[in-house]
Amino acid sequence: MKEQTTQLDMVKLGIVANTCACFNLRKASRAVTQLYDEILQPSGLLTTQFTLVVAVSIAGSTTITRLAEDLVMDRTTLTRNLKPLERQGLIEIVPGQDQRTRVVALTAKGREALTKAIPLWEKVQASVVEGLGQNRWSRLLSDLSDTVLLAHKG
Amino acid sequence: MKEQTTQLDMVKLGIVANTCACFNLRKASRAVTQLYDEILQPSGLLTTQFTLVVAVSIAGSTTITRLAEDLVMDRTTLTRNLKPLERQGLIEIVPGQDQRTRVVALTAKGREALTKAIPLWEKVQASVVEGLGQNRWSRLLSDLSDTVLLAHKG
DNA sequence: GAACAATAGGTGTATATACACTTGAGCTAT
DNA sequence: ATAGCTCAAGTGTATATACACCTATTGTTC
Repeated sequence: MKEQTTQLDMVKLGIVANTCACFNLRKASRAVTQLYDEILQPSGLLTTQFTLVVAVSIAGSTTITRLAEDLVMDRTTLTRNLKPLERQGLIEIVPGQDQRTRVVALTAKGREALTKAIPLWEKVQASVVEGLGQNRWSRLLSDLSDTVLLAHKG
Repeated sequence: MKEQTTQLDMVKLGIVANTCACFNLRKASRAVTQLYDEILQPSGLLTTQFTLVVAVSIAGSTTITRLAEDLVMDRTTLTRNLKPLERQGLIEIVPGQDQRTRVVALTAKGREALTKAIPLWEKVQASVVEGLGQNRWSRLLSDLSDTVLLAHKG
């Protein structure tokens, strides 16, 4: 009986490692990001940058704060993440009518990069969907979406 | 017909944003990490650090490279992530028998921090499991696990 | 046993992420 | 009109992540 507490801890630790939502999501993110980055490499865009350009493209002209909310990303993180894209000339950031805001928009060069990257994205995305199977993949997407809602509200 | 390509692109962009495995996994990771960090805060550990301490604890004494493989994490990332834990005295890193290796192990202080953090983890983890429902949560875990295998091999 | 390959690890650099704090512009109530 | 509040954004700092490159130790081959 004297080893009871230690044993209990070890059981719990195994449960943590095997079931922790944060750990397992981050692990999957790492693995998938590496795969996507590898395939997107010829486009010159990292996957995070690719998805940012896509988000800017869809939003049209939008402010930092609104874009950050769309992306479930801290506003200051977005500010930092936009910097490399601005430096490469893929997006431009100009003051908005409300002088407090700054408006982000895609440039012609950004549109070009996107055109080059999309077929690569389709390839790697298809490989993941095929690997899991369409049904399971759709289910995973929907589960992830609900997880975001759950975590983001409380 | 002259707007055809532009329209096609916009459709595709919506598909990318709504279905990209990398984007949606990272988004969920951000949301969940923020939630877990918030609840774990009284422990003094970030969730990433908590899971690292758990991994070291389970592995017993292990090398950097082996631990990195377990975590599906770049070896150099792990080296960097261990630094704050070593500085706080939660782990210790000593040379192994093979002089090329360095062996990572939990300290008494690390065990203490873990003991304080585990009940907090159980609370936030339970809220996620309850929110999604046990069945859906188990399914999501298994889908994530297969996604890691899929992405990590090719 | 010496030359070479393989292995374990660290550093330099760059990006991703977020919290605390600050600045400056717009809004509101009196 | 102005004092005070709110809102948008940036900076300082710290951690998380990974690639390219380097160093040192171990193993292998002749």
